[in-house]
Amino acid sequence: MDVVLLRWPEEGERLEALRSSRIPRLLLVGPDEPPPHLPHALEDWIRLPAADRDVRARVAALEDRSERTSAVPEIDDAGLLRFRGRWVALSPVEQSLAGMMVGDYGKVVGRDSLAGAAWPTGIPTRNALDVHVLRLRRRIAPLDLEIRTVRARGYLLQEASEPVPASSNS
Amino acid sequence: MDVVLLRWPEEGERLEALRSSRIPRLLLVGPDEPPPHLPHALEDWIRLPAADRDVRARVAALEDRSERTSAVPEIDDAGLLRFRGRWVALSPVEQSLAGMMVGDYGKVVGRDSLAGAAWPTGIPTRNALDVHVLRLRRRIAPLDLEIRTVRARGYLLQEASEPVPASSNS
DNA sequence: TGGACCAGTTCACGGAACTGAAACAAGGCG
DNA sequence: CGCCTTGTTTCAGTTCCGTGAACTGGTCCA
Repeated sequence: MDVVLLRWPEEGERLEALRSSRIPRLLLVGPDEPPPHLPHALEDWIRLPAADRDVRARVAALEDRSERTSAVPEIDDAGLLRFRGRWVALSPVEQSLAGMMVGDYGKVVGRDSLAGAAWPTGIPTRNALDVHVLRLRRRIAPLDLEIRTVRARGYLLQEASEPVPASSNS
Repeated sequence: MDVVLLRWPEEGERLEALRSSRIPRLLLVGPDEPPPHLPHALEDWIRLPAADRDVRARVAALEDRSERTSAVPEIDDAGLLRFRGRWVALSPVEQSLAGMMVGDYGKVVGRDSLAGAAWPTGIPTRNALDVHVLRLRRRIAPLDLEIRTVRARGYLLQEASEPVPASSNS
């Protein structure tokens, strides 16, 4: 993920826009501006004028941090789906489905694999899987995860393309 | 948690020592030194000479980050539950429950574990645990702690997602 | 082109299981 | 007595999960 450089405070609105994305950013603060208050881990700032190597060092650090926080979701021992510090509880069926999809995160998982994981003795209704996928979709939305349909092949779990309007949890 | 200021690279060994602790630190880098590579979230650096307000801003940011990443509640010798400078007194049963949850802070604790801790000889009624969890919830709310239910699995103690309107204590 | 068909989405419903919350009673202790 | 702690009962509310059904949009073929 590339780091965005922007001038502060001139490009304040641009910063706001970036905050809703997961793009790390480095603020170039003019010589007489007050230092900004940046609570976010993917933000940093540097006072101008600044040496090139200093800017590069901070950019590299941001890239590094961004690398390490772009983790894959995981299901902990209690059955909670965790992603980027937030979590949701899953029902047993959802846990089976999510477990399969997390194992193949970013890849297509066949409907039969999912059905086999959730109902080893056979799927109750044709519709059952779809309904549970729907419920799972809604449950994981607050984590900015989404399930994409690949027609006639299966489902794919990935990071949401457009982040969901916040709801509190953590 | 106070931030430690140290000169880089002169105080390199001191930095190593601090890294094994959870104390945040700010490196003051001499005018001709190369910028350090600091992957850690509780570390930052600034190029000398630096304006006072810039140093203070970075110190404040580190304190902030440290607050949010490393605060864990604890039960002291007197049985008080402490969290971020505030505290509440607990009744004996609540102390058992809270003790178990603090030990697994942020993780799910099974109902049976909790019941075993509070009533080693056997839980009086199915509902007893629920009621005490309810009372414990209300008691710890002023500390901005909350107990989340994980259906059919147990309870999870964490920082409140939406802080409670303040009430004085300390 | 039209229409049958299929895959998938979404909603609503009901029973079962689980949890929250209030209210009450009893006991301990200063 | 007044206050806190604890156990108990009871009722309301929520969640889970299978089910049926309506609806949408794409595919395929005569």
